[in-house]
Parts: sequence; C-alpha cells; structure tokens
Amino acid sequence: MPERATGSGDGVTGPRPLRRDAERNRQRILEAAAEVFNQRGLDVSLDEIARHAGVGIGTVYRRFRTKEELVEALFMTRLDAVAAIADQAFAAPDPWSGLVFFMERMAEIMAGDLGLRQILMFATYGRDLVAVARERNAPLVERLVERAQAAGQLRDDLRQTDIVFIVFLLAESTQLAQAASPDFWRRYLTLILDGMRPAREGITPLPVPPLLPGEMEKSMRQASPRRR
Amino acid sequence: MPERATGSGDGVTGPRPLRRDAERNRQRILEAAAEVFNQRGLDVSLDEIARHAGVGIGTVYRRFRTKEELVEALFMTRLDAVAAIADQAFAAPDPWSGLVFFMERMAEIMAGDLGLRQILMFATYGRDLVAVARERNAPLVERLVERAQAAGQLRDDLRQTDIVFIVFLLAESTQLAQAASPDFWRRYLTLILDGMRPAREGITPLPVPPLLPGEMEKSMRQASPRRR
Amino acid sequence: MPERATGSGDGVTGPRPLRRDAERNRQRILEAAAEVFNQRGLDVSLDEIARHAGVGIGTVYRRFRTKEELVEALFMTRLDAVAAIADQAFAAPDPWSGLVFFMERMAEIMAGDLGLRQILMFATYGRDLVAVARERNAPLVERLVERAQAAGQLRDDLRQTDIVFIVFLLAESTQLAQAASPDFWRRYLTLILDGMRPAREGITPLPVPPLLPGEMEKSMRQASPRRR
Amino acid sequence: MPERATGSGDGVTGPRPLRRDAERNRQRILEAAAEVFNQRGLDVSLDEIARHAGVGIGTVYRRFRTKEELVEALFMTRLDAVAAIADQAFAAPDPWSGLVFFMERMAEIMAGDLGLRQILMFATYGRDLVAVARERNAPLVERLVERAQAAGQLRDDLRQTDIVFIVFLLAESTQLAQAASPDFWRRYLTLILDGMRPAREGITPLPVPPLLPGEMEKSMRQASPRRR
DNA sequence: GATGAATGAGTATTCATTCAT
DNA sequence: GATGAATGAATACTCATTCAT
Repeated sequence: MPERATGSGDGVTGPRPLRRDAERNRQRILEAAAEVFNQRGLDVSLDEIARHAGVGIGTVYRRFRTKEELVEALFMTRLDAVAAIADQAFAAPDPWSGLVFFMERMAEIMAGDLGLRQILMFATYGRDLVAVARERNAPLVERLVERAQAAGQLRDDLRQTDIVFIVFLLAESTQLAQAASPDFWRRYLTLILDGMRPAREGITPLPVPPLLPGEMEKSMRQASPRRR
Repeated sequence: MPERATGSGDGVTGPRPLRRDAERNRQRILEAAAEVFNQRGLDVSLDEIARHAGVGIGTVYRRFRTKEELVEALFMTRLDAVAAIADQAFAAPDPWSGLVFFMERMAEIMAGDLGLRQILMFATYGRDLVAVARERNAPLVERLVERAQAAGQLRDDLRQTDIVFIVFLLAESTQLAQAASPDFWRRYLTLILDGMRPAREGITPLPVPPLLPGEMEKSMRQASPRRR
Repeated sequence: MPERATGSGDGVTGPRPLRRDAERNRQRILEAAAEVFNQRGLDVSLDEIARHAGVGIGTVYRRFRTKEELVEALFMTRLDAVAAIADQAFAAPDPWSGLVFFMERMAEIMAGDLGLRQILMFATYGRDLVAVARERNAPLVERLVERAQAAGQLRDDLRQTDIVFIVFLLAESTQLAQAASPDFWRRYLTLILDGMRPAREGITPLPVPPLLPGEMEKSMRQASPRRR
Repeated sequence: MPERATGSGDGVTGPRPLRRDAERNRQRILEAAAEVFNQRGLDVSLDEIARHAGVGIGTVYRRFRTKEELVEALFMTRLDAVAAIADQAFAAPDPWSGLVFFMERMAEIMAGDLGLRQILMFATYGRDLVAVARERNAPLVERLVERAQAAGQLRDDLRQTDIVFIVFLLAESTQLAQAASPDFWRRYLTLILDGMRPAREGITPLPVPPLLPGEMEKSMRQASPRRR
C-alpha cells in the first residue's frame, strides 16, 4: 500500500510525486477546504468542498482517502507556518520578547481560523496530529523556553508542553469571544504572561507536574468524542 | 376528571409526581444522559442514550419532549451546584481566597463534564438556560470580584465576566489532558492567579476592554457551529 | 372472545351491557372523537382523543380495540341519523320531493363533518362500513327510488346504489369547497336533480350498468390506500 | 472549471443532460413513484418508492431533493396532457361535443390516478403547480364554456370553474368503484350532462353562485389535512 | 376496570464513502 | 485520472398499541 502523499513541505520520505494536473487538483482542494472550513467549521460536507474547488467529489477522495485525511493534510500545512514563527522568534532582541512573539503570533493565526480551532479543541479528526505537531515543533519551542529561563526571564517550573497548552487555552478564548471582540485573546495572553514571569516575592509554585511529552496525545485520544 | 400530568401553571407547586416506575426510568435516562453526554458530548443520539438507559426510545421521548428538553433538565441540576459554590465562597476567610475557591470549584465541576461545557459554550441547546444561569450567578461573582478589589487583592482591571471566562478556558482546554491528569487545569489556574494579583512592580495593564455582560453570550452564540 | 360492544342503537344481538361507568366512558370517548375528528380529521392521535375525553389512553383501548374500531363505531352512530332521515322522507308530500329531501339532508350532514367525509372518501378505516350502511339503509332508499319511479318522477334507469353514489359525489364537492362556500354542494345537487328527471325528449340513456349491490364494497376495498 | 449540473437560470435551455445511467434511474424512480402514488396515494414513504424502483434511498434524494420535488416532477408530465386535451376539444364538430370530449378525457385521466387527484385536491405538495395548472388551462376551458353557451347548448349559469369541479367530483368519487367498474364515472357524467343542458321547460336555476376563480384553490387549501 | 408508562417501527432527510462510466 | 452516480446507516421525532401498576 503506497504511503499517503504528505504534500510539499514533507521532509521525511518524499513519496513519488504526483502528476502535474493531479498536484494542481490537490492544491485546489486544500485551498477550498481551508477557505470553507475556516469560515464554516469542519461540519461542511465534502460535496461542498468539491464544488468549491471545482472538482468532482471522486477527485477529492482520490487525493484524500477520508475526510479525516483531508483535515489532517490541512493541519500539516499550518505546521510549516508554526515552524516559521518559531524561527522568527529567535531573531527577537531578547529571549522573553521572542517567546512573547511566538505566543502572540500563534494566537493570531488561530484567531482567524475556525477549522483549526475546531481541530485543536475537539480533535474530532486528527487524533495523532498533536503528536506530529509536537515532534515537529517541540525542539524549537523547547529552545525558546530554555533561553528565556537561562536569561532569568521565565519561571523555572514551566516546560515546553506548558507553552503549547497555553496556546490551546488562548485558542479556546478566541473561539468563545471571536464574534464580540476578535482580539479578545490578548487580554488573557497578557494576564498569563504576567503570571509567567519568574518569582520575585513569594510566587506560588505550580502544583501538579507538567505533562510528560507523550501524555498529552494519549489523553486527547481518550477524551475526544469519537467520530459519529 | 383527572387533570393533565403537567399542569400549565406549575413551577411553584410542581406537577403531580410521577408513578414510581416512571420516576425510576426518568432517573435512569438522566443518569445515562449524564454519563454519555459527559464523555462524548451532546452530539450522541437519543437512541444511544435510550440503549444506555435500557429503555425504548419512546420512553425517552415520553419523559423529555425533545432532545433539548433532556439536555436542559440535565443542566438544571448543575445550576444549583454552581449557586451553592458562590455562596460558600463568601464564607472564605478573606476575599482573595474566596475568589480562588470559587474558581477552583467551578473548574473542577466543569472539567469533568464535556456536556456541560458544550451547553455553556455553544448553547446549541438550552440557550435560555444559559441566560438564566448568568442572571442568577453574575451578581454573586460580581460581589466576589469587587470585594477582592476593595481589599487590594485583585487587579482593578478585571471584571466579573473575566472570571467566568477564565474558568471556561481552564475547563475546556484541560479536556486535552483530562485522561492523563484530571487536575491538570490547576497548573494554569495557579499561573493565571499569579497574573491576577494587583500591580506591584510594573505590571502590564490589560489591553482590550472586558466584555460587557450581554456580549459574552452573543459571542458564544455566534461562535457556535450552527445546528445542522 | 366476547363480541364487540356495538353501542346503544344496535338491534341485532345486544351483547352483555357494560357497567354503568364503563358505558359513560364509552360515550365520552365517542363524543370527544366526534368533536375532534370532525374538526381536525382522522389523523389526530388517540392520545389526543383520550385527553379530550378526560380518560386515559388505556381506557380508550379497552373500549375500542383499535383506532379503526373507534372510527367505525362513530360511523355507526351516524347510520341511525341516516335511517331517521329516510323515515322522514316518506312523509313528504310526493315521492320526488321525498327523494330530494333525503339527498339534501344527507349532504347537509356530511357538509358539517370532516371526519365523516374522510371515512367516505378515503376509507382509510372501516373498509366494510359501506357494506354495513347499505344493508341497513338500502331497503329504505330502494323504496324511495321505486316510489318516485312509479310516480313517473324519476328516470327508470337509476338504482338505489346510484343515489348512494351521488351522495358520495356531493360529499366530495363539500370537501373541496367547504371553506369557500359551505353550501356549495347545493349547486351540484340541483344540476344532478335536473338530470335525474325522467326522459321527455331524447334523453341520453345511461351507459355502463349500475353496480351490483356487493360490488361497491369490493371495489372500495381494493382502491383504498392500505393503512400506513 | 465545470459548471454545476443544474444551472440557476435553466428552464429554457434545460440543464446539462444526465448521464445515461443516471437518466435510467431517474426514469425508474418516476415510474415507480407513478405506480405507487397512483395506487396508494401520496402518503407512501420514499423508502418504499426506492425499493419499488430498485435503487437506494440516497439515489432518490440525489435526483429529487425532497419528496415534494418528486411529486411535482410527476405532476408536470401530466400537465402537458391536460393542455393537449383542451386543444383537441376545440377541433370537435360542435361546441357541446367539444365540451363533452374535454370532460370525458379529463375524467378518464384523473379517475385512474389517485396521486394526481391528491395533488390537485389537497395540494399538500406542489401548491404552486396547481396554480400554474389553473392559469394555464383556465382560459381554454373558459372558451369552451362560452362557445357552448353562445351556441345555446349549455346552461347560462355554469362557469369554467364548474366544469373543472365536476370533473374532480367524478374522478374522486368514482375511486370507490374503480376496481369494480373503471368507467363507472361515465354513468354520472351522463346524468350531469343532461342536467347541464339549457332550460327547455321549467328548469331549476342553479342556487348559490359559482366559485370565483381564486376561491377554489383557497378552499382546497383549507380543506386539505395539514401536513403532519 | 382504569390508568398512563413503555415500546419500536416508521418518516423525511443528510452525508461520508464506494464504484461504474 | 477524473467524474459524479449510487449507497445506506444515521438522526430527531411520532403514534398506534401493549402491559405493569
């Protein structure tokens, strides 16, 4: 069984490249899906995606074996953006503002994308995506964290997984307040950033240990509702 | 001539109590719904609830005229618990710890209950109830906030709606870690509480104004995926 | 198995009479059914009939084994009214006006009763009712017809079944025009009566033989939609 | 980019024709629907139609978006037949026999088709179509009537709506005798035609005014059992 | 005998997925 | 390879009928 085509940015194996027209269709479908999922959420039917992309439904299924696979492919393309953000974060004048930049940009991306937020929040699709995301971006985030801690600008008891988690949290706030106040997440980012600063006078040590790297995915898999 | 089982003007006197066996089934259904909704969200079919409760689908519809009515009935029982928590919060030794107690207990309840969170956040069902809940609890939370601010224990720029919002965020985002670490949200509550403390040395003022009381619901309603 | 209780006007066997309270309930149910079926047609649920009658649904089923049986019982009570009309018709000054009186009164009854019209038109219930009706009233109608023909006031080629059929026809017109013009049937009754007068100059003999007594019911049974 | 199968502005050019197999199935469905609706009325479920047509239920819904659309499609094909009949009626040797021809042919069509009668009489589905049909045919019938009256062959107090109404009555009431004698309605058509002839010696003028053109539909709409 | 609780087959419609053209 | 036709399980809800209280 041939492995799935994982798109342009895949740096692992590189499956046999698609014929030119097939690749064009693949892109069209991804673009249509991005647009429609973003605006109307993951519940839209693939028929509608196909219509939007100007291809037949059969073509969608030729490129993506299931709806889930399409959603995952979409998510993958975002990971590239995330990696780019992390890269930029290292160019910041100091470690703390680099970390802040990273979190801000992440929240911004999510604020504009209903489909992405639904993936993160409900994990109806893409159970393993968080694992993939972590593997791909964890090292970058980890270095951002460690740099800031080395500079004495970040609590010592925070971990790379915490940063990811906080971004989820912000995504959630985005989801809830989007219509009323599109930038609402900034309010809580600030609050959290204040809390993230290193101890000065009697700071409360964080209770409960951080998640171990693999635990988050395992947890998600169990908590998320099965597909109907 | 026997009157109808649920008289129109009830709510005060309560309708004639159900027959013993009917009441037993009603409870079974509520329990099944609580369990299934909690674990898998509000999208599960009533057929499945019925199967879980060991009754026919007709029985479910005899007790609850629509799925919405069942969801609301379930929610009603939670509402009392919430009010009780706010009451207890006032008995705390000082305003700050009262507020912390409230947030902790609320997060605890909500973290364990996917169905409840979906009701509160997407209001696909029971929209009126969410309004009722807010009206019922908002003044209590408001007093908790003001007391803490008057005592110099809480940032001046936080509002009642922020408190509720933060609890939502914690409960919802923690769904991801639920299985691995049911109390994982406490980690971020601590972080946020630290950020909630009043300014000492150069605290960042919160950007973006808080939501006005009515805005939150409006926003949630718009953010929610439309009913299919 | 005890035969069904066929109500007060039954003159054939007279089954064991009901207990007083049972008989009262039976009447209540029939009255409620008459009212509700008349106004809203035969599609209303028996639950609603029971509520209207102030009895439990179980009681309805104790008195009438199926919905069909209730509908039939209701129809039976009308047959008495029909018989009474025929009786009066014999008191008319001349045979022709007696026949006209009969047809007019029949149409009048049906004009006020949606349920009855539905029974006649769709025969969704009560397949055998027309047979019963014929057996009970045919001799009366037959005499009305023969008297008028003997007096030279009615075409010779009309039969008793024709009169019944024409009444059906009028019922149909009632059904269609009821809302716009409650007495609309009179328009066609007149037209038909004119056509029913005996031949004077070159009248067209009626084509197609009349139905034999048993044929009408047989036909109805086949044509009417089966119960869903 | 291929355009949608059914362009918005069609009706004139017609949408792109269906694939051969799709067209075959469409026909199968229409045939099955015609047969089943004719015999058992419009209340049969689409599941049953699908079974009858030997296709899946999804296929039915792919061709006809709702039950109503299927019913209307069926009706459309009949409408042409009706118009053709009116046209032929004008070719008759004299006005009276043209009118008779029209009534005869109409009754013939309708007597054989329960579904068609239900559409025309109760308009539970396809209300707009009935309006269309009337607008299309009313002028033709009106001319048939006026011609006959001008020739002194038809009562002066009959109107176009009466003609249509009488055909309904015949077709519908004859359902009762359908199986026994498919042409039974001819008996009453004759009777009525005799009554329709102009006054010679002491004819009874028709009481109750005829329906105005719009009233008939309004009435039918009100008489029809509400959709469940 | 009366009550009303319980049952489940049946309804129109949607949509992910498979397969013939 | 592309297309779109076909499929059928699933959903919320109703109602005639049966049965325990």
